[in-house]
Formats: sequence, C-alpha cells, structure tokens
Amino acid sequence: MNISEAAEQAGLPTKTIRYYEDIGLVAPARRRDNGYRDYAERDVHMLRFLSRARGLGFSVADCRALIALYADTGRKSADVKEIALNRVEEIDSKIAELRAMRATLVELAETCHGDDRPDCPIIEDLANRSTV
Amino acid sequence: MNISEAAEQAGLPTKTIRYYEDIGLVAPARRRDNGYRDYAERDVHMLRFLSRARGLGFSVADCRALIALYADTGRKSADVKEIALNRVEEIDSKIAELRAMRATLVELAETCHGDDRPDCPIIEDLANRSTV
DNA sequence: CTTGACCTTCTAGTTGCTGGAAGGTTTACC
DNA sequence: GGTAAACCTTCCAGCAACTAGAAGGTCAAG
Repeated sequence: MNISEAAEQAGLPTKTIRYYEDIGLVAPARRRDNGYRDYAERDVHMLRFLSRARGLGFSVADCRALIALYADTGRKSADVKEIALNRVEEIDSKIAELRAMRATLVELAETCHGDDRPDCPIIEDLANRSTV
Repeated sequence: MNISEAAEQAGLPTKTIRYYEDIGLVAPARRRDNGYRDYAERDVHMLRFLSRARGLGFSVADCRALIALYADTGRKSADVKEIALNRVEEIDSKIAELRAMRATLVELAETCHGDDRPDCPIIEDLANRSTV
C-alpha cells in the first residue's frame, strides 16, 4: 500500500513516517518500480506501535529501545518495565512542576482585580518577587 | 556591570541574555568602549522579570506581551490577568494529558511481572491496543 | 608578560516534527 | 489523446528556546 494509506492506518502523518525512516527509527520501506514506498501490514503494525508509544510520551530514543526489545524475543520483561517506570517518574516530576506553576498563577490572578485600572499584582510580582 | 554579573543577578545564563537581545525580547544593551555589554540595575530588573515569567511557563511571545503591558503605565490589569488565566488553562490541559498517560503506563506496568521472562504486557499493548 | 577569566561574534545542534517548493506518476474523466 | 486532480518523490527551511563550541579580542593579577 502507498504511504498515505499506511499513514491513515497507523495514525501518523506521511511526513512523520518519512521522518522516522530518515532518522532510522524504522527500516527503509520497500520501493515499487516507480519509486513509491510500499507498505505491508507488518510495517503498518510497527508504525502503529510507534504512534502509541509516542502518544504515551516516550521519546524517540525510548522508542528505539522499545523497538529493540519488541524485536528481541528473548527480552526480559523487566527491561521494558524499567523504561515504562522511568517514564512515569518523568511524568510525575513534570506534573509537580506544573502544579507549582499553577498555584502561583492562580494566587496572583486572585489578587488581581482585573479591571480597567492599571495597577496589577501580577506584573508587580513578576517585577519584584524575591524568590521563585 | 558586565553580562556575567547581570546574568547572575537575573538568574539567567549569559547565553540566554544575548539570545533575548538577539530576538528583540530586550533592547540591545549599552556598550562600553571595548564593545562589552554594560548593564544597569534597570536592565537587570527587566531580565529578572523575564526569568520569572519564563519560570512560570510563559512563552516568549507571552513575555513580549507582558513586557509591553509592564511598560504601559495605562494598562488595564484585566489584560494581564487574561494572559495569566490563559496560562492556567494551558497548564490544566497539560496536567490532564500527563495524568492520562500516567494512568495508562501504571496500569501496564502493574500487569507486567518485570522479570527475566520475555512476555511483557507493555510491549503487547503497544503492539496491539485498539484505542488510545 | 603571561595566565586565566572575561568578553565578542558566528555557526550549528538540540527534539520532533511540519510546511513548502519543484518535480515525477497515476487515475479519472472528457 | 489531453488534462487536471491527487498522488508520490526529494530537499530545504523553520518552529521553540535555547545551548555548545570555535575563534578571537580584552582585562586584571602576579
């Protein structure tokens, strides 16, 4: 099948598929006589795998590792689990960071009357706050 | 004062300060005879303002708007508040997205025995999950 | 007078794509 | 047979927001 159908089935833009091939995340696709890429079910399967992993926030580097483990039928499930749990930790710190930002912003917004007057505690705070 | 001292006081790397000047986020610094940038308290104040705004996750584009409002003594506090509240919304959706990812990953990791055996539900899931 | 810590500009790399240009191919329709 | 739309190809540029490094000028201390 052509790249656009593979793209639709995998849930990825064609550009992204070519990009993944470019950076060696997937093997170069088979080519037809006219030079068009030709995808088989297996290829689409792999692309869908990538689409999901990326959707869960795994980096391209993570994906490389996951693909290697995917292909390695002698893999240890512990290796996969470790990557997943690392990702959970990353997510946790990101959430904590966002929550802290949110709290600060809400606090600032609450003390701002938000009308036509020019005095604004948000601006004040950004200009003068001593600690983050 | 030299850029490195301004950097320290503002809590930004020197590289970043030059970059901000480059993209016109701050006005070009005054120069001394030897070509070195020379910063006054006011400049550092502005850089600190930026450092804090960026630390709260405001984009550089947001910062441009905030700086304009900061400089505009006739500003409406409502305009600033709106930017802050938009940012809160962005943070909320980001947090929601991360939480969803986290839940999926934890669920997967929990069903994975995580030992030397090759069968791994995480890999299985990435390969076959029907919906995200 | 030399060493080391500054400073300058410039280019290029990071992550993960995305957009667009310039051109070849295929398909459908008249 | 012609032609227009909808594919496909490659390559180059750009996004955010820096960051790293190279090549070179300057300054303060001993």
